[in-house]
Amino acid sequence: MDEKKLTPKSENYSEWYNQLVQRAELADYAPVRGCMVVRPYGWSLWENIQSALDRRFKETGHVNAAFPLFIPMSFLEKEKEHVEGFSPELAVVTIGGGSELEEPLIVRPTSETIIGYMYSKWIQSYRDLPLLINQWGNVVRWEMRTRLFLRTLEFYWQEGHTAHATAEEAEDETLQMLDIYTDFARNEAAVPVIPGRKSESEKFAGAVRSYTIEAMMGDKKALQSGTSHNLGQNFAKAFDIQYLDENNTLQHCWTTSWGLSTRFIGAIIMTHGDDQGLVLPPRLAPIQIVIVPIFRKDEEQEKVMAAVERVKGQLSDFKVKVDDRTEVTPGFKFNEWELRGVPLRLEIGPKDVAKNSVALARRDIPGRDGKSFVAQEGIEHTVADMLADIQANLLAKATQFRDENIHEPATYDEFKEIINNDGWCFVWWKEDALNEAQIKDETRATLRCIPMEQPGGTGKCFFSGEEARQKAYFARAY
RNA sequence: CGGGGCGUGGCGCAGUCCGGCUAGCGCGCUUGCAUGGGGUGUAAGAGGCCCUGGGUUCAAAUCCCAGCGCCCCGACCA
Repeated sequence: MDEKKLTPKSENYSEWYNQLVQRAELADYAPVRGCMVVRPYGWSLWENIQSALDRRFKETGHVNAAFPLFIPMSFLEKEKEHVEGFSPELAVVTIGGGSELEEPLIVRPTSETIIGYMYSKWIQSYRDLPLLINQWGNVVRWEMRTRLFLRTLEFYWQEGHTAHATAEEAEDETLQMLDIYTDFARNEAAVPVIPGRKSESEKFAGAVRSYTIEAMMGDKKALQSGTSHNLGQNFAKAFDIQYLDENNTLQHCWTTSWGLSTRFIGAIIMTHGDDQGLVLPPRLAPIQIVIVPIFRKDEEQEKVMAAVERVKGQLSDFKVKVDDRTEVTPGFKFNEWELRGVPLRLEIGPKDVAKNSVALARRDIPGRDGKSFVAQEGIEHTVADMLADIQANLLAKATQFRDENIHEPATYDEFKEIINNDGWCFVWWKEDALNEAQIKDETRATLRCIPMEQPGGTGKCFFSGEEARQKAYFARAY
């Protein structure tokens, strides 16, 4: 880790990713295998993700609450598919306070069961519906192979859990939250995700239907970046979540759940990052602008720092950091803040003091091309425009990259070729779990989603040759 | 769970095959001086149960046995 430069993406993508996460001080390995410490810079990014999402949740009528970490083992067993899906990856507590527990507790892998249990107590009438609760928390899934942010034993996320009177309302909620994730990803994180439906075999254990936002990473692998599930009445029946309707008839509720995790930080890293390091979208960046003062002599320092303070004052609407360390050179700071993905760098030196100017360097355009010299006067407007431009440019670049790497093979042979080299396949698909399993087996590509946006009409399934009414994305995934 | 790699100052490694002097190197860290518009130079310092346990030997970082841990690649997953 003493090398100055990161391993280039093209040389070893996962090495690039690991080095970047650690050197940008987003996260570090914990003493327990598969666990991570989210460092202050990474957590600050997560906090910005949280507030962008939380605002959207609140705007659509959701409220936050907190449910316990421990769940009685028996709860999980009440929903058949759910327990089958999660059993292999549970952490189980059998001893508490020094003595064996009567019933083992599981550390929540997700909270449908315990929230379902509580909902059954809280919901009695149609007047109690809909119930729209979100929780920010952590969960534990005992994964075989782990990677910082992308898959760790413990991760942080939000999980929304709602209960509704009708199937239609539940489906509307599920789709609404998918839209919120899509909007968040595109407009806050500049990650051009594709919203769609999961196939039967890829859906959440216990769901009727699962929806997902899928993103293409810099190595063209897909990353499921958020999910929204229509749980039908599965959990309502397992946990007796019932209400009396207007006609005094007892009905089971229709429930949903939806989640987005710290994995999304991985999506941001692998969507925008380059060989210099992290590139953060301005709207989520913990530091939007870093100011690097440049001077040699004491009298220069005084004048430069005065200008720095003045300019900083003009930028009070932004998240600004002044890097006033004297023990490292400006060049060192340039590289360090680029590694850490700060969208905009502002340099102020003696020449700028003389000319009332500053040097601006934008992170999304490396080298000289991204540098410009602008007046100190009105800098707040210059900077606002440039940050907006960076935000837009990141989305445009990522969208272009994604689209360039989506292909539409007509045959399975072409499909295999593309999966091996060039990214994603967008194909006519006649849903069939066995065929899907065979494709996965032979190519390691999975059905990422059946997108909401469809061309319409029908086509010939690339695999079975049967008539298909929809197109689907296939790709190798994280 | 299969395959591979690796445990030596904070970090990255050399030394291990073929046992032997005071365990080296780079980075980082501390202090001084110079430097400062793209990873500064220089000088002096600080810092080691060589993963753990056992064995072989006059002598073990090095050989043998056992264990633990981490990382990477696959099967499974937000």
